[in-house]
Amino acid sequence: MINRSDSRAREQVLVTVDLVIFTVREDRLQVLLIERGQPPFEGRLALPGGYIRVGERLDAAALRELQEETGVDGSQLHLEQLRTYGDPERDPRGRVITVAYLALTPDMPVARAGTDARSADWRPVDQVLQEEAGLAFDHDVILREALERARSQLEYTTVASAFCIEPFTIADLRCVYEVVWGFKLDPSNFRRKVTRTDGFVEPTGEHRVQELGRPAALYRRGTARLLSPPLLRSSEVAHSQLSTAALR
Amino acid sequence: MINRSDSRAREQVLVTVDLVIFTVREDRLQVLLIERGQPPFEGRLALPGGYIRVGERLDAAALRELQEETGVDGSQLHLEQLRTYGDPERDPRGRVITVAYLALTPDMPVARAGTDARSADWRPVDQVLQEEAGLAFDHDVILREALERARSQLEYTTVASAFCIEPFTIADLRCVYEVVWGFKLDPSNFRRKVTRTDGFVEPTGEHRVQELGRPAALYRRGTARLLSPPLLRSSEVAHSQLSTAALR
DNA sequence: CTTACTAAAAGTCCTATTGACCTTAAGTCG
DNA sequence: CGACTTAAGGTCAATAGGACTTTTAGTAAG
Repeated sequence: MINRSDSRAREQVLVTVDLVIFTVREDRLQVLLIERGQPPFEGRLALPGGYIRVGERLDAAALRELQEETGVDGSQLHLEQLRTYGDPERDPRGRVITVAYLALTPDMPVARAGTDARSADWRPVDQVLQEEAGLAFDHDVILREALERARSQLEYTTVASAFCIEPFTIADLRCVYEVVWGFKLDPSNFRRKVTRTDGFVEPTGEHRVQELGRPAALYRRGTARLLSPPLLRSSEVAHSQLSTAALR
Repeated sequence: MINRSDSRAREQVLVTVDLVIFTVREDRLQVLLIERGQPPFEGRLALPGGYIRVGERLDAAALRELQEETGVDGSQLHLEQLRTYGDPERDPRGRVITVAYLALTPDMPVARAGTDARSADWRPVDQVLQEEAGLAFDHDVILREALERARSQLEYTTVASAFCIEPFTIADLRCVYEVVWGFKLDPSNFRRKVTRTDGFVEPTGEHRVQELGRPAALYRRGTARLLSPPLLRSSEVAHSQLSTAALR
């Protein structure tokens, strides 16, 4: 029941949890990456993550890593399991499989309150994916799949509001969609969709005066989790493409 | 770096792959289950699955188990990773996490060509989920999530055709939707949707004469994988509920 | 041969959604 | 005050889809 030489033997493996933590900063979709301080892939960028500990649940490990890396409070964010990656060659040190999680957080004031000494930093997703030297391990693939999942989630669920700090405006929310999807939406039609979908957002009654234009009504997250009918990407044909367009 | 007593230590775990294999038989959604021949959960029903072997990829392990259990050829089916379950108490023998896969196959002539001696058999999903004595391990939860995933996949993708043996009729395909979703659809509107969606099905030109009614045109699977716009459950309001309705 | 019956296939009608576009409201700045 | 900007709200037409009807093409019974 131990490994080596018998190909039919069970394999003892180490399990890690890796996090794709997205936020919308400076009107771009950004992902939290660390620079690896030791081999393998020393000096390369990687997704934050770590080994699961004895007796620890997967979700708990993901939440722990998230807090170590960002110091966020668990309530304000969206966390879901993405997929498990287990190719034998993905880690040169041996058989390590990783359970990837997708986290969506608002643009936190604390960027990297890492208990961890490793330097964690936000980087624009489109830029990371275009870079010649990719991420460590199979993290490029994970990041790509996370991006696709996030884009898809915005179609069918209300998670986009997880990127917003309450209270927020309809324009704030629209900006999330535009940044994640990589193209502009019609402001008027977007408002209609959001406000007429029960439980997507609820008005606070307050308004926010901004530098330019009419003051915008403020909202908080509603109770609905699913969008039906969905808000499809195919619809809302692009007014103008954003930089992220280069990815697809 | 070994386990016990230090809660911050990494845990060496065993990894299994468990399969939720769905098919549509006798106008019901059925799942392939095995009866466990040894502890733990001896005599209880469980999802087919097994340990990953040294150097084996997750997908390869899933495919291998699938073939051991059903003897299907890999080409005719749909296989996707569902989710990973890793609660520390899920297996009384120790730390074992499982990567669950969802497989959709047509009603195979060979029901259980198991190389494996264990008795595998098709059982109606609704019946299994209603039974007092549940499945072994956390397989009830996995089965429930697999069912929800399958239902959702039918909305957004063309995988329903993976349940059909080519060539098939529009009614065959509609039957898949009705059985998986648990309610009747309007035959006319369903045909319109399927035939007007590019790449969902393509006509063979042949017809199948049946006992009753006008002969039906035959189709094979199209090249499209995604349905846009989707075919939502919320729409197509139920004509009459089927037995599966009890689940929701 | 004719009629009844069934299911397939095709068409009609109406409503809801939504993309494109326009108008008005409410603030700032010069 | 007028120019400008964004929010908010409305109109219009195209489309998708639910409910329903009609026609087609087969089988089985009389």
